[in-house]
Amino acid sequence: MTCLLGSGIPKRNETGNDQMNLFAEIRTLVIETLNAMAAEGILPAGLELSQVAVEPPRDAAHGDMATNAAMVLAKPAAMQPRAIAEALAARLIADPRVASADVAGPGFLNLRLATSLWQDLIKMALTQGAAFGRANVGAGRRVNVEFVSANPTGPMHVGHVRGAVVGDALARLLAFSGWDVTREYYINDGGAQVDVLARSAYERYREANGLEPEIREGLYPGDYLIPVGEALKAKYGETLLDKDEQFWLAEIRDFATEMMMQMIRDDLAQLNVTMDVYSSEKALYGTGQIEAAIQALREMDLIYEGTLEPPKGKTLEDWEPREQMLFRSTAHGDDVDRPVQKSDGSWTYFAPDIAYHYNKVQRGFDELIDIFGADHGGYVKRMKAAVSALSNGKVPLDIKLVQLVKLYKNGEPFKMSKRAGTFVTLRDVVEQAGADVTRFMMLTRKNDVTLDFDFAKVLDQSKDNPVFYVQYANARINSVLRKSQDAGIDCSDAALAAADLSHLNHPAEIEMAKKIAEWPRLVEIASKANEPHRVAFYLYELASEFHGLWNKGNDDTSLRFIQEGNAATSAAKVALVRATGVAISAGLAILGVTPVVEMR
RNA sequence: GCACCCAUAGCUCAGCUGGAUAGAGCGUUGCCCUCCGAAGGCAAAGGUCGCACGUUCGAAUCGUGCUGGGUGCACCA
Repeated sequence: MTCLLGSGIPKRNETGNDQMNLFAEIRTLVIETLNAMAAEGILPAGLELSQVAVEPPRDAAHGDMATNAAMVLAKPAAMQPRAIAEALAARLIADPRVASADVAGPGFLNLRLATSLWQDLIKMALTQGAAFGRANVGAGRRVNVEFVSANPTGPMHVGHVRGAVVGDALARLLAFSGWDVTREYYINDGGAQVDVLARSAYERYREANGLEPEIREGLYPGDYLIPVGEALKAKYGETLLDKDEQFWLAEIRDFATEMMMQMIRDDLAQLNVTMDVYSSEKALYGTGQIEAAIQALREMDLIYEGTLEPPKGKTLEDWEPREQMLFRSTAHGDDVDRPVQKSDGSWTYFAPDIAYHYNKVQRGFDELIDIFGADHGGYVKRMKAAVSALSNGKVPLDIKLVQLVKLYKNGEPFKMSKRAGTFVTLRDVVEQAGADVTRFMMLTRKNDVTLDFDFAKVLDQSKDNPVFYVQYANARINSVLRKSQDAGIDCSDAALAAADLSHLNHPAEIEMAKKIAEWPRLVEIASKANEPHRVAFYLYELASEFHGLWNKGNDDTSLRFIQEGNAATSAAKVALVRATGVAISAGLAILGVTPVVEMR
């Protein structure tokens, strides 16, 4: 724990209450019914029911939900699937929640639910508000999400943005799903690159003192180090000017690293990303932590002195066999064993990484997640091997690889200047597109697929732009709420939840309610897969459903939300609108995007 | 040579961890809207899910082997 620079902010979730997930509820009904049938001897006892699923059918014409129970159980029960399905259907129909149960195809059981169920769901959304959809898959267990972890040698650039957003949104998703989440940043301040930073900063320090800086090849030429030089001058005056490197390297390294980290923290704040813990690589050295981690592996007979084979097919001209300390990662699924110590006896970069993950295991996390750039895909197996070994296979490590972002402007590639020191920074992106737009766009693709980001298109106010489309839906919702308020309808959630929702009976309205009903299920699925992008896609679908309902009001005035002279009907319809808004707000909160109340 | 990621409509991408006739947006085509709840709407066409086997009631999804693209492959972090 000594490597922690910051302190963790405890994030407890007030979980425990069962959320209304209609799919889970109906599945429970199906399971209970199957058990009852077994008790009566209709089905054999002791059937494995874990494969029984209740899911939305692909085609809405098939009903609201479908279960595969009959097909899954046919073989173990040694019965015809249709016979099971029919017997199950006859019993399910007795439940007031089930309006119809039809056997279809090879043995699917299609269920249509009572309209009142969807109406109740609207009520539930209004009652739960921001907590609507909150799940308990984490059950209070602790998960550590490590992301960004950019080298502290400069400002964050566009390549870091996606990882930052994915990591933060994933953290929010998991917290919403009942996990106790720690967001963590690993500062790579232990390697040669921070020495380069120090030398670069030293030149800027000389510059601040009126001397000509010598930005030699290999140093960081960026302007962002000029303020560091000035700060060094303010602190040290001219006292370091004529000194050899050995007198100032360590001091300036620490000083510059701290300033860089301050800059990175500011950059992250621009994106609405806040870390709970910053861990330092350097703090692992000289504290025995690396040695302890290696020792732990050694005691499992996973450390040995050996010589690696040269990689085949790859021509390495300067290859020479070297004996060094190796980690037997192949014992835990890796392809080759990995060096932890160089031939001169110093640690490789991998050694502190092992120690750092050992540290996370020791801090008692139930699960670890790392967000890496796709170019680090080669480290996945060895990292998993280390965690597997050091936790006795008890702590799973999930590593998400985040692919590149390609920048465009009006369809033209937005060239990054290769000239050292000038690149598109995170700040550039946020200043042009805004944090909300940037965050949403970064989640419109699965993490392992490259993403196109067009500075012009992301600000476009049209249906083509998913950010706008979702925000526009939310703005329309708020517009309806304002107008109904003006029309004398009480729009508080409590009042709307108390409305007589039996007025909601048009198929288009029920469809809207069904889409809202998917939200709790989606949260569950997305959090189990550690995939926050699913939330963005759901929001698009939800917005699409809402816009469709709105548009139907153009032709069919009975579908307009505010019905003049009919307060009861209006209240029911506005309740549906507000419930949609509840789901949109909950989803946007997970993405870390501020809902827009009004378009202009 | 090896490992990992990707491959789905003309284009950009989803696809519920194995479900029924594989979806959306753009683009294309055809209608509608200019009495504002139209910063548009409705509808249609468009697919050997890279290929081939396999697993089983059932595969875009899981396994194996290929093909094509990307990334990475000892003492660099």
